[in-house]
Amino acid sequence: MSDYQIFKNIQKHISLTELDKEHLLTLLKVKNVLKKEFVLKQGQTCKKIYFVEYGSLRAFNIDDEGKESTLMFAVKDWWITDMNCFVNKKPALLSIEALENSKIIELDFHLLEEVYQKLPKFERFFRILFQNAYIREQQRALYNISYKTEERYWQFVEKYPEISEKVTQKQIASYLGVTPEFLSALKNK
Amino acid sequence: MSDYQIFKNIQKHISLTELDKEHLLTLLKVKNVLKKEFVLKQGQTCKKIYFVEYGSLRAFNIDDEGKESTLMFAVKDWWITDMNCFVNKKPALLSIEALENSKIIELDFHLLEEVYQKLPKFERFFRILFQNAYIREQQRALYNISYKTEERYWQFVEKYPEISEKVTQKQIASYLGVTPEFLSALKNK
DNA sequence: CTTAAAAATTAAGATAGTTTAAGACCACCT
DNA sequence: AGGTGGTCTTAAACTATCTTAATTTTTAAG
Repeated sequence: MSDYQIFKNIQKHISLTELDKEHLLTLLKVKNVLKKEFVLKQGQTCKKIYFVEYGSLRAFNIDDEGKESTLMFAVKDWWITDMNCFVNKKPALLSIEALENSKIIELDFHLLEEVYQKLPKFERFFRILFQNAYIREQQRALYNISYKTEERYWQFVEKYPEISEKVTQKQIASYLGVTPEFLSALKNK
Repeated sequence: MSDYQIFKNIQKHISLTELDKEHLLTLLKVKNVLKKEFVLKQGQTCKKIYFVEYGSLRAFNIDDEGKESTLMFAVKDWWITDMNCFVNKKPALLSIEALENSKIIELDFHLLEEVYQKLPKFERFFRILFQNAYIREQQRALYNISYKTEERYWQFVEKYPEISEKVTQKQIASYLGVTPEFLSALKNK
């Protein structure tokens, strides 16, 4: 029951008593989603942040011309949401779909605010979580502007080997911001 | 004395007593830097996070071939550092230089950890700060992979008009990840 | 097992972006 | 006041990436 992955994840940065865990369990919603099922759809308001117990999700945007851009993948032990939507109540730019049958845990925005009040150490936990997320995105921004696609592809494969194996090449292309045709040509030269 | 911009910045998200401010003042280091002066140099260890009281800074990387990439600009009321270096003690990928004579405030990593202990509401402040930084970078990542350079240029000008006026076109080009020649051609068509 | 749909590959012609080089302009130094 | 160096512009030749479209391969559903 309380050997959820999410507790291990939280305890990487703060410690939890059995009481904390019990309290949390009343606030979290565990959900099974099927492959191709949508957890969030572009345009909606996103009231929840998601944690992947097992399986994998993908967050992506589709623009007016139908072009798909993958913003991030989330595998086991990762958090994911459309942050601007979650925090600032903007319509979601992102859709989030399951890449395989997955077990996820939802945490509602208002319940999270409650958690911050009742268990202030969660401010610390999410401070560290967002700090790390910021570091990753800062690095990604630097790589995006300073390296060429070919280098970025190999860096991605090296950095996220499990993801590279799990997702299609088309999805990796849309994460890199190039066409699948171009990525295919890159690889096979 | 205590009408520093940094206090206004902090009070956007948490409230500060006079005592808090006094305590903080003992930990912060106010510094004047001259135009072109370096606040941080690539390769060093970066032990501090910086806040801009007035003036402007630029964080950039120079790769092996000498190509310069601007990761971010910081104007009045902004925080800036090489986060991966600051948090994880990695050698700085970034240099940070003053674009004009500026007044900045330094906060040392270890003192910040102390602040978290003594004034836990600062966990909240930095949680919100990093949360917002993450949102910005997430958006930037999406724009980088989904829009073309021309659109990104005009979005940048629209989103950061003060910065666009203050910095050179060459620096904007290096923020967008294109050559100054190409940006010049884009604008004048 | 079969078949339809999606993914991956290949290739040709178009567009986006780089490189190099030269000249104009402007700020700054002494 | 003149010289120096950085920025901006323009252009030509080159490389990276896109678009389209046809072909093959893989995947998933009945």
